[in-house]
Amino acid sequence: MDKKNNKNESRCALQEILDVIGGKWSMSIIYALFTGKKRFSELERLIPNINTRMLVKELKNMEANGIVTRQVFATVPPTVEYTLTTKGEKLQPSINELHKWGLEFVG
Amino acid sequence: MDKKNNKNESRCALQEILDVIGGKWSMSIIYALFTGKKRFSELERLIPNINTRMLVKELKNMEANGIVTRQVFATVPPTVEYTLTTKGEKLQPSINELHKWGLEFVG
DNA sequence: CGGGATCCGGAACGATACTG
DNA sequence: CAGTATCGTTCCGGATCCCG
Repeated sequence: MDKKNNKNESRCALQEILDVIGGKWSMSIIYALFTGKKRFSELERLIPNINTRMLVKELKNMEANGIVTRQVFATVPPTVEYTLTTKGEKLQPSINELHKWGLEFVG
Repeated sequence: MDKKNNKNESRCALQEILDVIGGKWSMSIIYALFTGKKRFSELERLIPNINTRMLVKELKNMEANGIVTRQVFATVPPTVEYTLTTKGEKLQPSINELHKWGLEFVG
């Protein structure tokens, strides 16, 4: 049932790294969460051109990978907040390096 | 004709970063090339489970993105060597960081 | 507000067979 | 040796509508 964990045990960590940052919107979401917890609609606003389904999908994937925490508040209307876990926060050096590389070579 | 450069000008560097490292085999190839120039067949041996078509495709993509240099020697049988460009080499810090993250959190 | 359900086109990926 | 060509499949991502 857990589609994330039984991918292929012969694969090294590279494949899970890709599963975390390889999605089209993954890095944008992580990047947005570096500045602190965000509501679903905030993320939707912060990330141009993403659509609802994709945001949901990525967030679920990240939750399954232990990158984000989902916190639901039983308010009306409902409130949901997403926060990076420690594991997620520790992606910051990697993403900063990639970002620096991008600035230098892509513009 | 150059399908790589006219992707979408409104996109930021993230998308090209993904184009470079987001492929299933991209990081494996770059990683292999960190230790120096490699022939096509060497890469094929060094990277388990990759198939010819994928290796060709990724290498072409990387060449188009200025990550690797392709050098052909008119020998019989033919010899082709792939080397990281400066742009490609400068991915090392990023990939090392990702690798460290993987070791800590994935195993 | 925060999603779920469904449909769809195209890209990514894989396995072979063939070639200069 | 270093690819090309072809085919088949799976999966990703986008659009849209709906629901509590």
